[in-house]
Amino acid sequence: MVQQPRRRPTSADVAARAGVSRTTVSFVINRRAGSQIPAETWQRVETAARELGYQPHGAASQLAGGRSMTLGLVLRQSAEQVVADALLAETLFGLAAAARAGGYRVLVEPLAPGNGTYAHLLHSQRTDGLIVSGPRADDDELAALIRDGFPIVLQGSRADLDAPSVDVDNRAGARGAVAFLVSLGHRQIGCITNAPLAYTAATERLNGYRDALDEAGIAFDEQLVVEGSFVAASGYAAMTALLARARPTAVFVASDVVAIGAIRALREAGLRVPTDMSVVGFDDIALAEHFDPPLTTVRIPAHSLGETAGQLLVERIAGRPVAARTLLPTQLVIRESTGIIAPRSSGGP
Amino acid sequence: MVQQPRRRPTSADVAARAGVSRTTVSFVINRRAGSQIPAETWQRVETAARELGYQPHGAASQLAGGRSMTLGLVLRQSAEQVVADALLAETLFGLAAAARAGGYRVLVEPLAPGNGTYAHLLHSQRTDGLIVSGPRADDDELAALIRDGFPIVLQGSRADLDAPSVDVDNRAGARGAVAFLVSLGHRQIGCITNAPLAYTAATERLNGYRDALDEAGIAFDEQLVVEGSFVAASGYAAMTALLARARPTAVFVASDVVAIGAIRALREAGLRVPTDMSVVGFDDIALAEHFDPPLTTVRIPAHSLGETAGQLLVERIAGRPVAARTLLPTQLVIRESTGIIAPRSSGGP
DNA sequence: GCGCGTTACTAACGCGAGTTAGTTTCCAGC
DNA sequence: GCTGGAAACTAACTCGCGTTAGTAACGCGC
Repeated sequence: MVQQPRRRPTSADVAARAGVSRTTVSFVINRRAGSQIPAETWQRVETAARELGYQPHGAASQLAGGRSMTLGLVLRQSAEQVVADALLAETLFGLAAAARAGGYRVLVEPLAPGNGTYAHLLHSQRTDGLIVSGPRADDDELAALIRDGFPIVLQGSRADLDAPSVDVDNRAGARGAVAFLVSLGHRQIGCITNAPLAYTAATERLNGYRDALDEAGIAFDEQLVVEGSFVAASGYAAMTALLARARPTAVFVASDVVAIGAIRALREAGLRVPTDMSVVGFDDIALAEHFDPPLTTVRIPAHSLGETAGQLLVERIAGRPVAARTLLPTQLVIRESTGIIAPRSSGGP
Repeated sequence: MVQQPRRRPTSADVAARAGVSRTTVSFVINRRAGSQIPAETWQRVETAARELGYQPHGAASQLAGGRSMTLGLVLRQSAEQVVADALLAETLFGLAAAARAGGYRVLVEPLAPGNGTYAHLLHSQRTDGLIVSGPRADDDELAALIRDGFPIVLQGSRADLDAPSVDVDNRAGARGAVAFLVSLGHRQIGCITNAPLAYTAATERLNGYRDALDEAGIAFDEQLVVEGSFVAASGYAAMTALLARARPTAVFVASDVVAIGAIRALREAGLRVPTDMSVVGFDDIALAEHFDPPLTTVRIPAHSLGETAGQLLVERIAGRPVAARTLLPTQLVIRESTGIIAPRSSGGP
């Protein structure tokens, strides 16, 4: 007896085995509401499907039904950012969770700026909608897609585009962190950004820093601000530059990774944290807690960032209205890299 | 003049505009070799396609052609591991790069153990093949899929399965790290694993540790080995436990993240690195370089790990033979957490 | 016995592209 | 002028499923 090359069972096979038509099978498989199928027939179909190990053919149902049940995640981060972005994986998991809850899958398209297009994902119907992470200001492709009405959710911000966006409340988070430093008695507070200011998140965090200074009646001093750029090495350089031109008693570093580089520079300069200098980071990466000293930082809800983006996109695809802008709250986590202001040996008046 | 609701252009539209049949369009679009189409006709078709902004419908071509041009990445890591796995994003990018080079896309399916199935990705033809990251020993679904001949590449190891696998050469990497400690004069060398020994990577790294001891003629001492488990906190606990029962002069910690927790424990115990204790990590995460002290560790080629897995899967899908097992070399990165053995005040004979 | 409404289905079309098995045209050769 | 054959196409079938329009069977009232 020759072993038949086992073909994938199709809905026709299920129909034949259950003694019904394909239509009936389709109704049962898709749990079509309002269809009049007696429980007995329903059972027969389900049994047949199970026995044959039937799985609907994805492409076929998409072709017939019109929906791919796939979300696209477009990552516009550069390779450098990805390596530094310790929370990306967690965000991805949050997105995947939301997608699964809505019956969707996630297609990931890493696409460093200037390195290819992604409109085809939508045009070819391979995805029903996109989440664009880290949209850059010069992304015309994105603007065009949104204009054409494709379902897109931005993770990050671009106020000029008419698409729902999700982001962490960077400004409030930064403000809280700096306000905390103020509450410890610091008045000379430096700031090292997490990225070049072309990145909106960097600008927002810097704005939060300024907000807190304003509230405390401290004048903003440009000399105290230095740009970092994703990686620890940039924090090292930034802190070195900062120390060369000013002597703050505390620094707000808008990224834990950058902060760790900055602390290294402090260490090498013979300054101790927090005795000589308080440092607050941002992100609360997994290692912040175990660093020496354990880092006071602003926790980002990475998982729910991805999850929320996914939920919004699913709603948007379903045609339901969604909030134009969602800001997720951060949380200040106080550890040991911050302390009350130390008395300086080089004394006062 | 009423604006027509712009329908996606189909290959029929392109054919009409170019004055040819759909077949001809298909041949041109897919660059079918051996087809007899004069350059002039070819041009006409390409122009028409461009003018209409034609993009083949993914599902339709899959249905007709039989291939989804999509690779599935199944992540079996638990949420805890993901947060700790600083290199996951980089690996994903490597995979995506390989996929794109072969004309594929990447679908990500995060699936903590015991939390759902993934066979449907293959059965429903949504993906042409899978990369399973972190396969567990009790994964029967995986075994069944491989038995049924689906194209699968393992990232990690399970020798009992007949599927090509890619992994970092954990054993050699660990061996090199420990040999380096030996070369510094250490003979009492502890080991903290990166994960429970059910994980093959953990076992392999432990084996490498033993290899190095064997080669140096140092007896293996069970008391010097403690299990870590992905996160820094486990390293803290492990080191605390280790110090309670032995006094090594160096420790090989099979994960940077775990090592950082371990170093914290050392700090709290009043031991200095590397003066009182040398520490070698594993992975070379981005922060290892900026830690205090900068961590001597074993660098993992995360990007090429993903890339190689992708390449193998593409080859496998194409039906070409691939190596059963690919081991990627690691590299020892010597920084400042290791040093020559210190003279102990509690001296010998 | 007929009309009418349910109930429980099914036949058949269409989604958009790949592909096979032709068909037509044109020319060379005799 | 007819045959043979290559060149340049095309008609039509196929993939597997969703869905609409339609039908058959049955019950029920009159």
